[in-house]
Amino acid sequence: MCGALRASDAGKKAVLMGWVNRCRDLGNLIFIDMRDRTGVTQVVCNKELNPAIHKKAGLLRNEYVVAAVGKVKLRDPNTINKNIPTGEVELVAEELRILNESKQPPFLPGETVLPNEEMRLKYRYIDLRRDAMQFNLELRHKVAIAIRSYLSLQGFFEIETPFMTRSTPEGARDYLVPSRVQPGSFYALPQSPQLFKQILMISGCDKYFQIVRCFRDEDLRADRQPEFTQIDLEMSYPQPERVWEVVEGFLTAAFKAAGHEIKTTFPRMSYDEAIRLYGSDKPDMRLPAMTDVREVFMAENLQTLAVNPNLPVIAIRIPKIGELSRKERDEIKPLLTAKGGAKLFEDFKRLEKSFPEAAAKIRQQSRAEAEDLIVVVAGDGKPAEHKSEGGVKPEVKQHDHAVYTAAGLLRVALAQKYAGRHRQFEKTGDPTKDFRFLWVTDFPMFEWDEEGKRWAAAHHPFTSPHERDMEKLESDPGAVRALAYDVVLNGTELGSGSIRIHRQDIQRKIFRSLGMTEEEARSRFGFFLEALEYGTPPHGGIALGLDRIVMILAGAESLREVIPFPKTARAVDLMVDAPTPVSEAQLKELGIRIGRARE
RNA sequence: GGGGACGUAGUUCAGUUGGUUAGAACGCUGCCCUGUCACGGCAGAGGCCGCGGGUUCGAGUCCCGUCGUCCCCGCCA
Repeated sequence: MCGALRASDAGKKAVLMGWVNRCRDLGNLIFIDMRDRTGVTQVVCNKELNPAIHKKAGLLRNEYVVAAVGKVKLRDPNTINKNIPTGEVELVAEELRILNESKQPPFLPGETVLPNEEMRLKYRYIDLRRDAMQFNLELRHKVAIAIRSYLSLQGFFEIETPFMTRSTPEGARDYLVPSRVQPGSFYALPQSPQLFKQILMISGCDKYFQIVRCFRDEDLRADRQPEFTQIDLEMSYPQPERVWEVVEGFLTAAFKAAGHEIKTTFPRMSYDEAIRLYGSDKPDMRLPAMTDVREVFMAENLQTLAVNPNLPVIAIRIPKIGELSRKERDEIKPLLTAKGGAKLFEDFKRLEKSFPEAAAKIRQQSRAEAEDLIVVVAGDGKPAEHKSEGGVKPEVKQHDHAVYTAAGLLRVALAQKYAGRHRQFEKTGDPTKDFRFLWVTDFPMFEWDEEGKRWAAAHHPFTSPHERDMEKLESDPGAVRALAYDVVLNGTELGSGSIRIHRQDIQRKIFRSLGMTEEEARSRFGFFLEALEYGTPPHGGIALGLDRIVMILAGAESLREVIPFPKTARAVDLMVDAPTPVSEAQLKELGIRIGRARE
């Protein structure tokens, strides 16, 4: 292979096949850099030694596919290239064959500047020749293998579940597949194998896992693709801790495969704590927590500042940013996503002038050092609107929540904006600092859906509530905690799981809490409710995003860097040009008529 | 659904206040060159300035629309 030859191979005969990465034609001497996925080797063609070969080498162009046969030669000490692993040797060509020519490619894999993404996606086969992409593909392979073998050794079976399944209107939008045999009926591609894996538990499969594609028809982001890969697993009779242990085990194996020794067990934090301390259910632990500094102000002070005294006052601290200029302080303001009347005091200096004592206490309580940036977020002084929902909705808590999460978003936005200064996001080489894992536990069972004016499942409707909260299901749904947990890494949600409901009566109760009538529940999930009646063992599991894990390991900013054939933000594949309209005949066969195009 | 950035040679970009023939680097073509490795030197080709409309004596530049890519909010049980 092109990356394999070393000084120890000197004198041997070798055959190289690969692409022409670059040619250097010095006249009577031509150097060819040959490339394959393993690396680059220099091939020499000397006119004096072999005029025929030299002549052929002159015909080579970038990205031609060639075979070169010759002797491996140690380079003269002064011509060694320290930049490449094969730099001590070169291949003296005795035979050269052009296996295939290439049109001039729109861009060259060996080039240092990248073309824009549209170009890279359209000519993905050329983009994937780049060593960075080859590295990511290999990384992904290694990580997947490590996880498979770890879980297999732990007694998990990888079991496949259908891609063509049943549409369930809960959750994300489904991708639909029309049925030809049953015109007017549709399969749905799975958003996750959730019900199948639970039924596998009912089937006695005990420990199941699958590295499996999932599909969600929702708007995309840098870290969201319409089809993505989950490491999905489920087991019978576990406590949450048992699931966490398995996840920590395979993540350790995966990170080891990528060259990082991480430490378990991961720290744990309840959802409430995460919101209060980080304003997020996926805290980035590389940055310090926020502090509620409400008490440092006198009631009059809060009034002067037009701040609601009943809401938290949050100090955000970002370390080592240094002094901000006037202009920079102005730039901060738009970063605050106004939520529930959250209000921002970006100018901590001014606060120090008007309320020196309070400011000093804030510094002390948030353990700020001289170079740290402090920003204070508070609730607006205007009396909170009370949109009463029959006394069920916990109004006050909702408003607290809004201030916390607004502060949390600002915290992350500030940290990103000034990442170049505080350098907390840069890799140190120490895995305990570079990879801050966290379990977030005890999620709320329900979320209030403002649009639909109803309670919705925060995780999914098969999640088991805490035993102690069972009686609040009807009286106070907002206070019910679920046996649900997320694994978070550096502020990214890697995976989400729960202990499931295994009793049919409780499952019915949950559907009822979600405002589903008996008939609705039966028509959507009847098969599952029935299965629950035939001796269902307690069970639970989790699913992690493989793409996101590999993305973080690759240090990439987008999932597209670790997916060979990804889609654009509008869910288009630019290489194959999908989706496309289909022929009238195809539609007719499926019994589908396309309505007027959307306005 | 909403907000923002970008779109000029094969590629990455520059293009002043609206003013003559739209530039650079890499790549490409040809010639020269025996130790280069992002080789070097000389010469050359290459443009629907995303698309459509408008303002103007005159538009790459200003305005409106549209298409595409990217980022964010909503959304993603």
